[in-house]
Amino acid sequence: MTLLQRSASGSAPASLESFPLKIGDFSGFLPNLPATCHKKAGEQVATPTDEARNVIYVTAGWAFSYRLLDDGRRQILHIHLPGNLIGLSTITRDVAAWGCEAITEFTYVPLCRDALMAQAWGRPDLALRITAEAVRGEILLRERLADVARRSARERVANFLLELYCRSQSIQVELGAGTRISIPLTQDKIADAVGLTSIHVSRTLRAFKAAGIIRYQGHDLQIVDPGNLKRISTFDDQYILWLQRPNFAEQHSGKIIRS
Amino acid sequence: MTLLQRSASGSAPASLESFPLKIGDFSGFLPNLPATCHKKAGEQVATPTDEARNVIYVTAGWAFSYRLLDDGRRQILHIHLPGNLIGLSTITRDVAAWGCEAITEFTYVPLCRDALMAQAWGRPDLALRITAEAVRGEILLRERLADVARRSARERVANFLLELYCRSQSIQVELGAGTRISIPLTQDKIADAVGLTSIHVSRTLRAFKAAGIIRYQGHDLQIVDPGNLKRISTFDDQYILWLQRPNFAEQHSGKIIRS
DNA sequence: CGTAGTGTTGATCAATGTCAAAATTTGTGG
DNA sequence: CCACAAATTTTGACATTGATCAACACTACG
Repeated sequence: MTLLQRSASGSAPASLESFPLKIGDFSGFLPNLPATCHKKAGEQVATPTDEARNVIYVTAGWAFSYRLLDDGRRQILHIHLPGNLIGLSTITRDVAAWGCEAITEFTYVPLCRDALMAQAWGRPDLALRITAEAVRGEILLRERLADVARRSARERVANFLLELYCRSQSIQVELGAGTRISIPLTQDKIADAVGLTSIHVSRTLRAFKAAGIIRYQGHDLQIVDPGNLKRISTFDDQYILWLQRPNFAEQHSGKIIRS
Repeated sequence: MTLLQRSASGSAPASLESFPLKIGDFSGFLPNLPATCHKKAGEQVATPTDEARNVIYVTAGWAFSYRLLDDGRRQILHIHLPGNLIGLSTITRDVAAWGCEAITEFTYVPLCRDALMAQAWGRPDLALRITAEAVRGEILLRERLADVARRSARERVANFLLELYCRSQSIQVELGAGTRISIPLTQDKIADAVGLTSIHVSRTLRAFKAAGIIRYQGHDLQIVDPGNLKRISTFDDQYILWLQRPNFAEQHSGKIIRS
């Protein structure tokens, strides 16, 4: 796999072929995975009080990272799916007191930050891959911010469901076929992600169900009327596409890196 | 300046001294600044419809980047100050339709994305610096998200003022002394940044003024009672510190990069 | 001066939060 | 497989925050 080639002298590769800027999968960089760790659903992967933090590479299961406010309020910042990198912010000094909790049975590889940085130092491909992942985090946050700050509860919930739906589709993990996925989140957590009360989330989902837009039993989400849900959410098609296939190689056709 | 040395063979530098992971200042990487561009207050630096985008290095003045929603609503994503890098998200395929507008007289260096990437390819120091800047963007967004999603109007506005105050302090730009800075933002823009109505921002600021917490005439903000403002905002001291001096070198004392 | 942009004020309204209790689901040990 | 406990979801009544609308005041700048 060309990704693993060490660029000999620090010069840019001849073409993009040798550096597809695909985000969301670092397994190519971790040929011999270090010891995998494991948490049960609900356990903390990292707590807001942790001093030293590792960067975490998700190999299986879901987790979320959150920011705790003084008064106990919680804001969920990211939902992490397999292939994601958690805690890149520790590369610099990280200020926010944030934590990470397993949503499902959760498997991951903790990567020592210093070692990761040392590796990246000698491997521009890895360095840029990390940057791409950091940027991806920012794009997701940007959308969430616009969502929470400027959209109604209906729109937010619709958006959130679609986002998760699309993201989980793009990842090599068993999630059921068709328009049906398992969303192992309590409404409480959905609320903390979109900035609402769990009570209001309940009402909103209920309304969607009543309108025949979704079916949502247990943690099984079925999007019955995707068109309608998209209309409600005012979801950007481009964005959907990107969420489903975050591989930039095709789009830029060789323009990302060129000497 | 050691930062400019090309790491000879892709190996990590011996100590942090040769790689202070200081964010927010790229001038060291741009010894011979390419042509500087210039916009007047209110002009667009980038529009949501732009196809090809440059990464923008801010040399003087303020700007903000925003996300426009379908229905005309606007969410301000970042306030950019001198030393910041705008548009890193274009490193990957950028999906969101966002734009950037000059707040004041605004001077910047447009950096061709491909060229920047090509440079970073051969220079791990630059690559990591870019990553640090991307991460910094994420941290700011994270705080804003928690703010908008979970805090009251009072808290948000207080937070916003303090954040800008701290950020502008850390930057080499003339902003007046003491607890007085110039915030060249209309209340309209403050509103779009913190997810409120300009009317409500007006009321909130008015209340702060009435309580003797701030003075705010024209665009001149004077924090009369910082303690009180901090109490209202529930601002994290760590975060304040970080905003004022985002230089990570000291904190990590040589631990960031080590082979 | 006059005009456009910005800020202020008050009245009213709608969306969402809060509280409390009941209904339902999930998980667990026997 | 059951019974029970705990967690989650749902419902209704009510409170509150911040939005909306509309008018007016102020400011800045040509």
